[in-house]
Amino acid sequence: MDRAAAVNMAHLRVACSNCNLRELCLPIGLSSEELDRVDQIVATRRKIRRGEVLFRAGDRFDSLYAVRLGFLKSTLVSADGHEQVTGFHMAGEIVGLDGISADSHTCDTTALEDTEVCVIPYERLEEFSATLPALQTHLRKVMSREIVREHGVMLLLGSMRAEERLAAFLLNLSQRFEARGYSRTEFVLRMTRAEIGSYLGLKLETVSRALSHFAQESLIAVDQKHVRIVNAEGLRALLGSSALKSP
Amino acid sequence: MDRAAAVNMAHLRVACSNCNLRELCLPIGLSSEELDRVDQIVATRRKIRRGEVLFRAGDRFDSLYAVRLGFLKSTLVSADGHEQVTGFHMAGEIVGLDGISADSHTCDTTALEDTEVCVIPYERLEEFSATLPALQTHLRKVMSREIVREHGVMLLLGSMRAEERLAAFLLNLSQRFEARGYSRTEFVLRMTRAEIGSYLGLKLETVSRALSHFAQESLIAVDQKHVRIVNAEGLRALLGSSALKSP
DNA sequence: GGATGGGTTTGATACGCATCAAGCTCTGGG
DNA sequence: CCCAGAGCTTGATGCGTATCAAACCCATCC
Repeated sequence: MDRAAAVNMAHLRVACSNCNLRELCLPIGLSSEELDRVDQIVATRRKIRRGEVLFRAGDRFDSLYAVRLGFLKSTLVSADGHEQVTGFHMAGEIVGLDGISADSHTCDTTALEDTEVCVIPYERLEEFSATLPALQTHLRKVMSREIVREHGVMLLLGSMRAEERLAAFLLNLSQRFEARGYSRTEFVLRMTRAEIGSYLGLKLETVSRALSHFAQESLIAVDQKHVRIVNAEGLRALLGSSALKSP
Repeated sequence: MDRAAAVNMAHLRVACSNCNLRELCLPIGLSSEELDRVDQIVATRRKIRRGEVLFRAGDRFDSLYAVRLGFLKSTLVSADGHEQVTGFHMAGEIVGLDGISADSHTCDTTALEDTEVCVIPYERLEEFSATLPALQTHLRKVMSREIVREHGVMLLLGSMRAEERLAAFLLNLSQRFEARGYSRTEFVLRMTRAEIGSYLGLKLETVSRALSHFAQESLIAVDQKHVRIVNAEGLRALLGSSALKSP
């Protein structure tokens, strides 16, 4: 085995115990001994280039994925061909949970930038979790958190006006970036206006107008995909005390 | 102990193994031996009268609940006081999954008619599941199914017009009633128009108008809360091939 | 370097649904 | 039995956002 190959192998060799996301990802709250055992489950990594698909609706479900770096979206396609974005995923998040339900995936998940995920074979996870109750517990928490997140999206889609939705979206991104050690005031939108719109139940023109309006009010500064939050408090104020009425 | 008390005790004595929902509920797919062990987890039942609350957002989470009979709604209240219905629950469904995430509930769950639930203490469930992998697996499936359901609601809220939403809602109810052995063509709406509207991101007037319109088109017959589906195929046709455009 | 196309912005117009309003129908309680 | 109140229906009007359209920006590729 030449050196290049060895380096590649080293790169593919996965170790949760050595991952800077371990405070955020699957092995959260495990002892170091338990961590070693999780390392045995998480066997390999997989790279997905921008635009490529991690899994599609209908694919057989056999693994969960932990995002190591990069950015993905999950989408559903309705009977009439409309594409609905159901979520955006960033480092430390677990994707593929929808597949557990019926052993096949129910949405497409696509990389919005070059992305790397840790592959977590589900059968192996099930075997191990019997003797690793902490992991078991944590997985259920991850799933429950996803349920709670989706409740929030339902509230957003069901009751907020366009600008409230966008403000909530920006604040949510901000908070997630901060949790990952990035700036909470300045970040790059990896998705298009159309994808934001789809997620928020709006058209891309409405998203664009709302962004322009926020910029005009000096709540944010926008330059293409680059966003800087100038007045977070002002954005938050849009949410709660909306004088506007909603559905 | 007099006879009346004995009857009461018998009534409270829970047995999944003897429940007519066992094909639908938590113990799905368990062997009869495993079923006996689940009976040890599910200790008691609880009755909730119409209008009463099973749990509130902020309540400490310590149990899941299996709906034995009756009908409930879960609601979220947004910063500006708007109430959003996030789900309706009927016999055989598990509620309270949102609480696992942070050991406290995140929504209110209220009975829409007199309801009875089986109380499933979560700690006990966790203990037992280590030695009952089938139960473990099933619980994850239940949670995953909830995630998938919510994806569907996001699609509905994000991309459908009012009448499409209502048609999807009626067909969904129809299918769930059928799965429980009730008529799929004739049922009673336990919730108000306002609650339907909240769930679907519409105002109650819009719900009422859409129902009237469906009735006028002979897709359904409505008499107050009583609904009969006359032309299910017609309702389904509203979903897929909508000539209308949407967000 | 110019062409090509995807993504974005901005404006004008249209339409779906919210809003406001009024009257009706049930239900439960005194 | 009638009253009060909650829930529902239906109509008239207006607002918010979709839709249509055109121009612009940027990246990529010949």
